Amino acid sequence: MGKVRHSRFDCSPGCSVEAAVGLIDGKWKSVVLFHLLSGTLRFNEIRRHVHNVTPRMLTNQLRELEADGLVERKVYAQVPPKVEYSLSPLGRSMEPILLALKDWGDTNIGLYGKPRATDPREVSDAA
Amino acid sequence: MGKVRHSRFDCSPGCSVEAAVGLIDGKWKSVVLFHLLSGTLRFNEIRRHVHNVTPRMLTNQLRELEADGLVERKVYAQVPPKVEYSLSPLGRSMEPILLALKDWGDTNIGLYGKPRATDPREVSDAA
DNA sequence: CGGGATCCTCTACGATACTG
DNA sequence: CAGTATCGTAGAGGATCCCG
Repeated sequence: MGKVRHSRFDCSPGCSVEAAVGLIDGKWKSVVLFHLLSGTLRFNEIRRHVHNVTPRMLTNQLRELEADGLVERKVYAQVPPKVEYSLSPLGRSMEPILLALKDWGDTNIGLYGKPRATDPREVSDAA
Repeated sequence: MGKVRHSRFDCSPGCSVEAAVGLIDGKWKSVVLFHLLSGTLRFNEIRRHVHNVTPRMLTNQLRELEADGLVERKVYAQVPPKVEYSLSPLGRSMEPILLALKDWGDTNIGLYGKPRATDPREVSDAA
């Protein structure tokens, strides 16, 4: 999301919605969070799960998730390095959202393709 | 979200999640959808609800929502113009997601502030 | 293994002005 | 009222190389 850090909290009820979305609107964030629902993962494990994400971006997204308090990062002082990522309680609290998203996606996309097939140029002159 | 149009559907289970997020990741989309949950709204009504959105952006977001099949646009051939926006059945099917988002936001942000100071430029004009 | 540093591109977002 | 047209910007996202 370029500018999509939904960070304005001066709006009406939609505010909460925007704020919540703002935490998962990174290109890979939702997927990362979703995979972390299953348990702790190491950096390269996430990489393999997500597919096509570059190290830089994954680090970036993980750092933001960490800064948002959704993900916890545990570094083992070893060599070779070992870093584990897991959901914080706050991150775990997003499970309903993640599941709702997956549920919707499974129903509306997995079955018959993505919705973005409609024609924008549609004028209803009824009534 | 610069590049956050999550449009790749070639990933594993996270795929559905990403796809669903991709439909609401526009800066104003989630808020617009949320407000449309309450019923049909006219262009400037949405503008007033959302606050701070420019006509251009609102049009843009509405057009994408329409193209994604989430929102329906009804134009009345009158003068002055009258255009009504409402949720399509598909859009309505996102209600659980929207509510989950709002619920999370209300709980985790409304109470004790946002989890992270995302935006440097705070509320300057609304004060 | 798990990143950091650099450089670059692209486009979502925004300000402003105008119109049928 | 409900947009459209232009122009400009930031910064999210990406490619590549390197490091402890």
